[in-house]
Amino acid sequence: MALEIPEVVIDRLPVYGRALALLQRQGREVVNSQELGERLGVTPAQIRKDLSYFGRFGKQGRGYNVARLLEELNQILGLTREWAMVLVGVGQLGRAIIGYDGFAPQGFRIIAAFDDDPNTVGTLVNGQTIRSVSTLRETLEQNKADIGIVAVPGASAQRVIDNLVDCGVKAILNYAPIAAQAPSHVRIKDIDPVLALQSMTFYIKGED
Amino acid sequence: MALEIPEVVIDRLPVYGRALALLQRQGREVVNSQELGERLGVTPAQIRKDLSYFGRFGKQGRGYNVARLLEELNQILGLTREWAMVLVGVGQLGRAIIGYDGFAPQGFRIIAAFDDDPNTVGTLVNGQTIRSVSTLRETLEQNKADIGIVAVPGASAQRVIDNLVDCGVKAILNYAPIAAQAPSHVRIKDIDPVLALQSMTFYIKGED
DNA sequence: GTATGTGAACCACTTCACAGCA
DNA sequence: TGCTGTGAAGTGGTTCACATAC
Repeated sequence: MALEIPEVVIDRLPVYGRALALLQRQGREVVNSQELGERLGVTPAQIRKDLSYFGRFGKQGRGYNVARLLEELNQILGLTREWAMVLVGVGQLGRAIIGYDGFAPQGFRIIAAFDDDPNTVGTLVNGQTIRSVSTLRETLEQNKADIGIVAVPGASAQRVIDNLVDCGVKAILNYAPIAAQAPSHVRIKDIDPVLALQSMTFYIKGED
Repeated sequence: MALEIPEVVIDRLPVYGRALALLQRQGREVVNSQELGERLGVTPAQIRKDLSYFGRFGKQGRGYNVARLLEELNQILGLTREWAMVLVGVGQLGRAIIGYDGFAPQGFRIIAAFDDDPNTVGTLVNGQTIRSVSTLRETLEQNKADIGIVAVPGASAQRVIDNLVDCGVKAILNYAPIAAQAPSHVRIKDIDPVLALQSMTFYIKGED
């Protein structure tokens, strides 16, 4: 049953999970695809179809048990364990990433941070002692990391990514403004606010 | 010709533009869809098809003039002018956004920044005097902003977004971890690194 | 000869609509 | 009765393949 699930579906599951977690905090026990869809701007059929790839989690005439469905989604996505991440690049962006308090509650932990600026290496940032990039390999040999976060300038990003891949990370979150390449066994997601802005301008440029 | 262009196509144009800008800096004058595709991990046919929505920019047997195509894309996307942005939320993330040096070179300028913490209001961050959120309306009446950037906690994000929409912004870049809603005449893009991580774990959870 | 531009074919995702179950 | 789960239908996007232009 596993390997024909569209990637868009996988991308939506965390969105569902986030909404369910909110409902749970609000004390809701049951939700139907209609209401969940309204909250997320997604059609109810979409939600039901997406979930049907993985099992039957609802009850006809009633809807979904919030806690149960959330638990199932966490299981499906692999969110029941901790994930170890390393950060490369401790400039202003990197510092914000280290300080971001949204990772830890979801089980994503930054276990080490690297930079190549001698003035930064050795300093303490939010409880992390910054290491030299040249020690990346040995550090990761001692403590495996699942995910690499790249927050270096575009010009050095691909090199850093290759390096991380070599050191065995299985996924990369890339903040550098390049279309990064990675071998197919390594997942990669680019986050670039400028690209987001540059596509929105197409739609708003004619207005007022 | 305009209104049947798929949104995915619009989302890819800035990616093409970014690659072309790099080629231009490297002194390249011509590129074909084959090479551009390899650099971006996109099929050549995809690129040609995407561009064909807007005109014929290439020369058979030769390829595309880098400078010309870049100029055309900038025109199409509305990137030949400056865009005024306001930031709401000057916590750690907001500070990183103010300090980010990737916006200005692309014509995106933060003209004002707001927070509701009395200890933050009035302080100077990267040359920006932080204003009270309560002055959002009057500030935007004096200086129109095209785009709002939201970097507040999830719990207040939708309220801030509604506020920005009321004040006439035409697009919103939302960093808060919610599925934000906006009226259809306002473009909105969510940026959430946690969602990106949570979908990648699906693929890497079975490994090693 | 070489690479674009583009209908046509293909494929993937979304939505429909309803049978089936609570 | 109400809402899920799901084949089938529909829609939208991608890739093919070749006529066309340089």
